[in-house]
Parts: sequence; structure tokens; C-alpha cells
Amino acid sequence: MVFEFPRETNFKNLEENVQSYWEKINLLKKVQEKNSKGEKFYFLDGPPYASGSIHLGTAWNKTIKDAVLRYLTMLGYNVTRIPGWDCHGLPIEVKVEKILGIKSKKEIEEIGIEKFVEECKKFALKHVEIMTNQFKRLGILMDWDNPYMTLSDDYISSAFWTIKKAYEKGLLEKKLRTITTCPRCETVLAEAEVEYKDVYDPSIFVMFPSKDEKDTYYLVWTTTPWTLIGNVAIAAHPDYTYVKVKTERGNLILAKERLKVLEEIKLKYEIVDEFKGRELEGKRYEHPLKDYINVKLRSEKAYTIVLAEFVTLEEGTGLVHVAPGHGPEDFELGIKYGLDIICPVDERGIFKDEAGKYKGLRARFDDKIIIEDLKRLGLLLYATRIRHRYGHCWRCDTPIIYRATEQWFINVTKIKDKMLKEIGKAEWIPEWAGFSRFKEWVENAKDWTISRQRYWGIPLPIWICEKCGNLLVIGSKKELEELSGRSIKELHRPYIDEIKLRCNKCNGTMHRVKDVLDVWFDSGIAAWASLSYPEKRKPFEELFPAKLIIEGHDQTRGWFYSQLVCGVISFDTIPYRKVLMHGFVLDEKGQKMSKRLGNVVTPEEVIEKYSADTLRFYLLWANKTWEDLKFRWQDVKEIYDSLRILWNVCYFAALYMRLDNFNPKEHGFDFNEFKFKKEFKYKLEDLWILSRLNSLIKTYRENFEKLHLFNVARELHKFIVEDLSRWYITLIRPRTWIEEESEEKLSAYATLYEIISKLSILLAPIVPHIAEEIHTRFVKPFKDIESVHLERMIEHDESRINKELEDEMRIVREIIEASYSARDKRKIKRRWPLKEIIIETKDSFVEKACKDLKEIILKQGNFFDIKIVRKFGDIRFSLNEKLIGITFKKKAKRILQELKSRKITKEDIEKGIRLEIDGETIIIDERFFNIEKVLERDFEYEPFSKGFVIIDTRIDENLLSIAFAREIVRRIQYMRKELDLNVEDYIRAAIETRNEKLINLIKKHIDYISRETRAREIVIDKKVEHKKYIKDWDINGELFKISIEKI
RNA sequence: GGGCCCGUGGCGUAGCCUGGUAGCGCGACCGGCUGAUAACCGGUAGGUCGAGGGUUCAAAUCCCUCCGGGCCCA
Repeated sequence: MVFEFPRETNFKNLEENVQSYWEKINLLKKVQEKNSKGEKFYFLDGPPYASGSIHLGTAWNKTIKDAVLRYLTMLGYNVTRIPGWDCHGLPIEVKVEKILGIKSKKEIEEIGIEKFVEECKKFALKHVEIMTNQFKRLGILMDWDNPYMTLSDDYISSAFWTIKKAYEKGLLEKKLRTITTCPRCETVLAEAEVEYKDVYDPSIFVMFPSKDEKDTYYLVWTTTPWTLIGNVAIAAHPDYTYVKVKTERGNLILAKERLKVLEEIKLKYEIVDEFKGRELEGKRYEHPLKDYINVKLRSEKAYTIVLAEFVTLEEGTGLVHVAPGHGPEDFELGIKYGLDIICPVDERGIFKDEAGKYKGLRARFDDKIIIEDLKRLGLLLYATRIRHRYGHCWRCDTPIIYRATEQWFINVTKIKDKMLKEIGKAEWIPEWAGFSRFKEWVENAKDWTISRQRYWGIPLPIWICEKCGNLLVIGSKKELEELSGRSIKELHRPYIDEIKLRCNKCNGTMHRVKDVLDVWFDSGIAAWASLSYPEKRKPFEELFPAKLIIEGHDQTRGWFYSQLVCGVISFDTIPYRKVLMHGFVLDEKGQKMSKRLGNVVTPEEVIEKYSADTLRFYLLWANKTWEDLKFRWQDVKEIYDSLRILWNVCYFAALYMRLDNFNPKEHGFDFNEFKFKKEFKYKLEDLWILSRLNSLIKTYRENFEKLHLFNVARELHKFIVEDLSRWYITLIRPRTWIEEESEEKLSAYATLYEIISKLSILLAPIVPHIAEEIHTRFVKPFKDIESVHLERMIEHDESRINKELEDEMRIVREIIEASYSARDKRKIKRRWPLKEIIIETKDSFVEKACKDLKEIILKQGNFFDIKIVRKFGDIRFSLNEKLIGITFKKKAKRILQELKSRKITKEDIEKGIRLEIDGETIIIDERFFNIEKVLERDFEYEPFSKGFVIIDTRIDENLLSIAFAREIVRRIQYMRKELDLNVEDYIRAAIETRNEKLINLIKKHIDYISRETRAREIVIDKKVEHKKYIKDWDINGELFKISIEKI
């Protein structure tokens, strides 16, 4: 395999082969054994949700993780590589309901909780397997056989422990609260589970009859007619001005500023009274539906006007209908005034007995029946529809309703200050992720409703005595087994529901609270639950807290937060110490990818078309990690192309190294340090690329430390494409063609070898498959090592960095490019040699660069001579009026007037013209002039940043003869290629042309032509005896007949 | 409605922290190479840096307002 490098390769096949090789040698095990004594690095994988398959976002997430972990591994850290899976919760329940063809909790109970839960488990495990394979195909090196899963008993036991901790600290509470409920899922939802979207809802103005005054009504606006049944009061703002107006519908009371609602419906009115809101307090009214409903209120304040600050004048009437059972603000107000908290709706959203005639109807859906009744009673002033934002269930998309229910909470308010302090203990990348965004979210955090009335989740470990109400929180599976005296199949419903405990106070029977935990709680405890703490202590003691987590910015409200809460509950600390936050993958227009828009691109598609390494490199390279990534196929292609360039570079190097039997070992290459022990006779371009390489290693490592992976990828990309392929390889090509042993050739090989072997290591975290392949062909034949991923990360060698040389080369490249441009203007091909290049510059560094790298300029520019001068030819100039305008804005006009009135000379421009404008001195120097060179016809020029490049375009006989010789060489080589000759084959050649002068010219270079084309014999004449393979050629209008044959 | 981020040639981006005549890649067009070759290289055109205002001798960069996109929240 020594320097065997296929010209063509299919990255996809390559990756599959490399992956089976990793399996074969058990790379994961080798990696872990190698670093088993290294410093421990606790990386915590945020568990993806085990449903569906991976998308570009998850691919990006795991790619970042994998790159970082592979890098840390190569530094010698003993890195944890446990992948996680989030397996519980409503999303899976909803999908399983669909599979089973059922729609409600009632149907679940009918088929049995056990069957349902088993289906959920099956579903989760199936998707764990599917996604595992997808991640493996991406080349993510993790311990896929030993993941942590939130559904395991171990994990659940840790959750019990955490809940018990919360209980012991007085943070676990059961409270009556009005919160969001999904009537389809029949469970409460946390704020985080509600998604807002625009919908159309009724908008009605209802007249609430006053009990104090006849034919007088309080005008109330609502968009949720169904909540009227639960109405217990009306709220007014104490400071606003209210009016009583006389209308054909009776006397109406509303806020003065909201009279426009009457104008909008063209109801004529006359103000008969005006007063402050506070004067309304305690006024009584009748429930508009009093005859239909069956609500009995006990509060003294029932059906009266109360005062509230939250009343606004932005919409509605300034009078707000209060239903404490159907709105969080109403609930707070209800507590404040001691109002009745009634909730005539059950968790399915169906009205209960209290709703009287409405019993059995559905909240929201049957709004129109209520509206009809109001209309019939003459209490509906006006009804229309509006479009507004309304909350929906995150999983089933059903509009949510607010209900007052008793739920279990974590009292986050109590620990908020501690949490805010703890944010600062973690390092956030970027900084604003923690200190602006996350902090904002934590500051606004409310108590966390952790109970859910569902089946597939971690059961609440709370038992309550049916007799005395005594409460017991269980802290582990073991504890539960000990207390119940029986072994438990598993810690899921329904098995755990069967466990009854004996009350230690009254000897009554204790039953488990039927709820399960909010699924966000599951992942919140990952930092210790994934290590099975407190069941096992050692891993936890060695590792906790996590050194690093890496997740998307949507996790601000999710995992970053749930971990903070759970960490503070359990250990009084934030359970992670560094956070790298990444963005979202959007389509190329910046729109979210969604099935609805049909713009979804899957990782499989990209791998299929280009390969996993291409995708990985692209994802890391495309933009700053924390910004959203706009996915563009064209950019993926660009990355693919540059990986091919890398491949070609290696192919090129391997080809010649193999032909020349180059062996790095024989030349003293140190395979630990990855460099040659001896110095070769390096040429300047070798020293230059070695300097660039070491600069690259330096920035590579600096950026990896900062986790700025985008800079790592970009620097690598630039080095490979710009420096190595486009410049270095171009420069050394002639050296590789030298036939005999030579120092020049050897030093080029040595340089290339060092670069490619080191690159294989640098590339390993980013494109692990290709890196492995290159390493296999360049390093493994000489070194006893099984994988590039078992190598140690290389360090840069400061003594090899030569900034001055790098700067010189930059200038020289600029000059050569300018000379190409000058050639282009006269349509002179690059193959045609020119006599002289003249560099006009006043910069001494440029002068030095041109002298040092003279050879490169001559060779690459194809010149015979170089001249460096301070001044060449004449100039013509004109004022750059646009620039003066941009620069001096308002003063520009006067400056231009002044300049135009003068006679400006070349000397003026060189020195700079001083102008006095408004007592201010302005210097107009050469920057403000458009300068053109005035040269003799034989010269052409092109400016560069530090001067001008001038070329002498005259072609004399000598140049002409060389040019033609080169043209002939090119043609013969083309023909060699057509005959499919090997690089080392020899030939005989014959050339025929009518032009006698040309024959003589070309004859001068017959040696050169033979050498370049490996021709043992060449004849050239007006008439020759041709060889086997003949071809006609037109070279600059001259006709040639050339023939060759292999010897 | 609020918080955070983003808005630079047709497209994707660098520069913004630490103000000083706007860089790169892709694409387009023109050309070259033919011993890395279904690759590779060069050149050219294209931008009032989302809009408006302010600070400053000087603003893509600092400040304010607005508009558009994303995430999160209400």
C-alpha cells in the first residue's frame, strides 16, 4: 500500500470501507484504552428525542460534538462518549395513538395501559436504533452500544432521587393553579409545550345587566365566549375614566377611551355620566346566562365589579370579564379578592354539571351556542371574528384551554436567585447566549408544573395515604422495593401503580399519585442520571459536573434550563461548566425547513450525493456556529470540490513518491513528532509552505480551544486549496519531473510528505474518513498504528514560522497575477516567454521580496529577466472627482473648484497639494487622482497594491524559438497522452513543417524538446519519414505534422 | 408586544469588539492549461455594507429609530 493512491475515488464507498474497518478493529475501545489514564473529560450528550429520524439540525449538532471529542481525544483526554436518548413523553404517546388507531385517554384505558406503554417503549427503542445507524453513518464515534436512555430503571431511579431532594428542600408543591390544558391529550401543559399561532376566533361584546340600575349594562369584550360560564366578576381599572352612555340598546358603561367600539358599529350614543373606575368597585351585576347555568358562588364579591391594574385600553371596552378558572391573571385576581375559583370544564374540555344547560358541550367548539343564547336574551351587543395569536398543544396542535386544576410544581421562584448566580459559573460560547439570552429567560421563569396526566413517562414517586392524606416521596427503586416488600418489574406505569404502601402514621393504604413527570424533567437530570447516580457513586464523583455541553439555541428554554433547575435542586449548582450554543439549519432563503414548505433536505440525501465527510466539513465551515445556517447545495458542492482537490494533491504526491521509491523512514522521518530529523536543501517555496503549515497548526489549535470550529474548518480549507494546491504544487511541479536523483526533488518530497502526513492528523476530527484513508496510505506503511484517530494531535513549530517570507510570497503572488493580467490585455499566452518584467515600486519590502523570490517570479511569470525600478515611463492623470466627493462630502465642491483653477504637475501629485479650506488644511495626494501609465507601444502595465508591474511585450527571434519549442513539447505530450503512454516511457518523434525559418529556430532547442518529451530521437525537416502515430497541428497559424511512436 | 441574534455585489460570507478609501468564495462572462486531466489555473464585470437619523475630521464598524428574517417568550 506504499503510496498506492487511486486517481478516482468514490468518497461514499471509501467511508463505508473505513467504517467497517473501525468496526473491525473496534476503534472506540482502542481510543478509550489509549487514554484510560488521561485526564477525565466529562462531555454530556444532550439526548435527542427518539422519534422519527435525524435531520440536518441533529446532524450538525452531532458533527460539532464529534469533531470536538475527536480533537480532545487526540490531545490525550479520557473523554466520555455516552450518547443519550430522550424516550418518554407526549410526542411518542401521540404517535403511538395513531399507530393503534385510537384518539383519547378513554380508549387507552380500554385497551389497557400496559399494552399502550409497551407500544411506546417499542416505538422509542425502534427509533433509537434507526437514529443510531444514521449517526454511525455520519461517522460519529460514540459508545452506541451503551447509551443512556431515560426509560431505563436506573435513570428513572435517579429521577426519583431528584424529586425526593426537591421535596426535602421544600421545593415540591401541590397547588391549585389555572394553567394550560390540552383537551385532546387531556393533560396540563407547561408553558414550554405551548406554541402560538394565528387563528380566527369570535369577538363579542356582551352586555352584563346591572343590578343597581335599571336598563343599564356593563359592556364587556371577550374572544372566548365559553369562559363566560365561569365568570365570577368584572374588572375595571381604578384610574381610568368610565362613562355611562345612553343608546337605543339601553345605557351602557365602558371606558371613555373605548367609546370608539360603539362608533365602529355605528351605534349612536350620548354621554350621561362620567366617573373613575374605582367608583365602580363593588357594583353588582347579573350573570347574563344566570338562568341557564348551575353555578353557586359563595364569595361576597361574586358578580361585582373589582379593580385590577392589568386592564388596558388597547382593545375591548376597559371592562374585563373575570373567570379565575380560565385565566392565570384572573386566577391571581381571584385569590386577591377571595373570589370563587370555579372551573366548570373537565380536562377533556367538556362542561360539567355546574354548566347547567351547557353540560356536555365542548369548550371553544360550541361557542356559537352560547353566542346564540346571548343574542336571544338581547345581551349581545355585537359579534364578529378576529384573527389573533392563540396557544396550541406542541404535539397535537389542538387549541389549548385554561383550567384551574391541582398540579405538582417545582417552586422555581424560591431558587431563582441562586439559579441566576449559577449561570455565571458556566462559560458560554458565545457569551451573549448565557448572559443575555439565557439570563433573560431565567429571570422571567415561573414555577414549573411537573405533573402530567399521562402514561408514558417517569412516574411521580409520590404516595398519598387514602385515610390521613400523609405524603411519602420515594427516592429510588431500592427504597420502593424495601418499603413495599416486593420486587418491581419496572418503574413504569402501570406496574408501579400497583404498588401500595402502608402509611407509617395511620397504617392506612397509600396509593401513588397517578401522574407522570413532564418530559423536560427527564433530560434535566442527565448529568447524574446518565451516570446512574446515586445508585453508583464512583463515576459521578469522578466526573460531575459536565465539562461541556453543545446544543442549539432552542435549548435555552429547554435543556439548558431544565438542567439548571434540576442541578440547583440536587446539588446547588449548575451541572455544566461550558456551553457551546449552535444555530438552526434553514433553507437557502433563510426559511425554516418544513414539510409544509417542501424545502426539507435530509442528511441522507447529502450523504448519498456527496458523502458524510463533505456534509461534516460543510456544516462546520458554512458559518459561525451560533448563527443560523442557510443550507445551500452549491456550497456543499464547493466543499466537495475542495475535498477532491485534497485528494488530487495526495494522488499527485503519491504518484511521484512511488515512482521514485521515496521512503520517509530512510530519510529519518520521526513518526512521533511528524518531522524529519535532518534538514533538506529546502528551496524558498518549501520553507514558505512549511511556514504556512505551522501557522495553520497554530491557528487551528487556538481556534479549537475556543471552540471556534468554523475558523478551524476555514483555515484548513484555505490552506488546502489556496496554498497547497493552487500555489505550492504549481511551483514544485517541474522539480518532480527531474529524472535522476536530485536534492531539489528530494526536498520537495520531504516537504510534501511532512505536510500530507500532518494534514491527515489535522483533518481527522473534521473529516474522519478521508483523514483515515490518507493516513492509511501515507503513514501506516511505515508506522505501527491502526488508525489516525489513535495519533496524538500535532503541535506547531514556532521556529518554522517565517512571517516575513509569508508576506513576501503574498506580494510576489500579487505581482505574478498582475503580470498575467497585463499579458491578458495584449493577448499574450502564458506559455510564451517574455524578455523582461519591470516592477515599479517605492516600497523597500517589495524590492526585497522580488529579489528573494526572483526565481519564482521568473518561472511562474515566464520571464527571462526582472528589473526593479522606482519610476518607469510617464504618467497621465485626472482628478478622481467621485472619491473627492465621497471623502470630503460638502467641502468637495470647493476643493474641486480650487484644484481645477490650478495647473497641476506631476511633481504636485507626488508631493501632495495643500489646500486651505475654511482654515483647514487639506492634502490632496496621489490617491485622489486616476493615474494611468503612458508607455511606449512595446510595454504593457498593470497596477498592484504597492506599485506597477510592467511587461516588455517584444518577442525577438530567440523568444520565438523558445515559444515554438514549448508549443511543440505541448503537442507531443498531448499525443503521448492519447497513446496512453506511461510517464516513464520513451519515444521517437518526427516533425514536419514548410516554414524553413521555423525549422532552424526549433532545431536550436531540440535537446530541450527531447528531454521534456522523453524522446530518444527527433527529426525535424520540410519532409520527414513519419512514425506510427501522426497528427496535424496549427500553431499560431503555422502548419505542422507531428508523429511519434513508443520505443 | 418583549428578549437575543442576523441583514454586506445574483447567491453565501469576512471585516464590526479595538472607526480610517470594502475582502473572499460560488455563480456569470472571457481566456488559458492538457505529465493532478469528467480535474486544474488566470482575467473581467458586479456593492450608496437593509432604511433613516445621530456622534466624529472620518461610520459597514459606535448610538438611536424603523423595516425584513430566525429562535425563544407573551
